[in-house]
Amino acid sequence: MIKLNNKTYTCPVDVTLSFIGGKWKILILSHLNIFSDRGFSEIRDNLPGISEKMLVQQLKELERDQLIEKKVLSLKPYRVQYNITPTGKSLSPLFEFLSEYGINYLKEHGIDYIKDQQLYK
Amino acid sequence: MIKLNNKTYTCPVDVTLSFIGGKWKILILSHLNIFSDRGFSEIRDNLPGISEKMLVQQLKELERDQLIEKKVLSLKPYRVQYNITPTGKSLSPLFEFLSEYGINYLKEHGIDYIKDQQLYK
DNA sequence: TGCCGGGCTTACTTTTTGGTAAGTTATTGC
DNA sequence: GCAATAACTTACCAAAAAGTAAGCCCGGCA
Repeated sequence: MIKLNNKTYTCPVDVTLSFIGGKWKILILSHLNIFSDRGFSEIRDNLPGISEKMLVQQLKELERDQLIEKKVLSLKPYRVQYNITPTGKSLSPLFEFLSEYGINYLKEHGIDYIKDQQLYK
Repeated sequence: MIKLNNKTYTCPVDVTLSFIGGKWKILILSHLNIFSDRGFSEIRDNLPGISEKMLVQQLKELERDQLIEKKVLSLKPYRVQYNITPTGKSLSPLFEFLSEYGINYLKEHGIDYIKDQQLYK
């Protein structure tokens, strides 16, 4: 058992998963890995099925863990921009592996996945 | 949204994660990736913190998804052997990436992770 | 003036996941 | 004969993750 910031992890894999676990984080990162300077709704509209609550939550955690960064463009009409950080980008082999494995699996099960605006490699 | 076996997935990544998501599957696969012909208790004793209920559950799902296979050695005293399948082995780049990323992160935070019987690369 | 879009917040509920602990069958070992 | 071990099963419970739905502030636009 590994202890870090008063949390316990069974192993290093567990540590990594604490950043990118959950249903949406990898999807958000994949998106920001391809597109830069994204607004909240742009991200939302590219993740079919996500709720705004979830998106906000995940974005906050990703920002806290420094995988993405948020720039506030203006306050009066509140406008923001999200971008992936170098740390976030360092995970891209992972996204690619997961995606290709999934595409391959789908192919073997008769589903030909066509990219949704190149969202997922 | 992708539909397969009356489940829905937001994307191929989601599909892949459905096999290896959860707290223990990657750890079990990592273990079986290194050790072969493992009995139930051997696996259990190498996963600090796992409950038997969880282990049984995860092993069943991994078997169902054909990432591992179970051989029944004898029935009267019930004895089994678990092994990783080629499909399971094909995920090993993933395990290695996740583990190395975690080890690296820990190092940057002053924790020098020492391998537990080479369990995790 | 009233509605729409952007970027959220809040409260509440449901679903999923994980944990505890006891019980089961059967064999081996002292 | 008794305890220990292997490989589970079962029931019950708590916590975490995710979903639903409504509301809020602000500015632009017709």
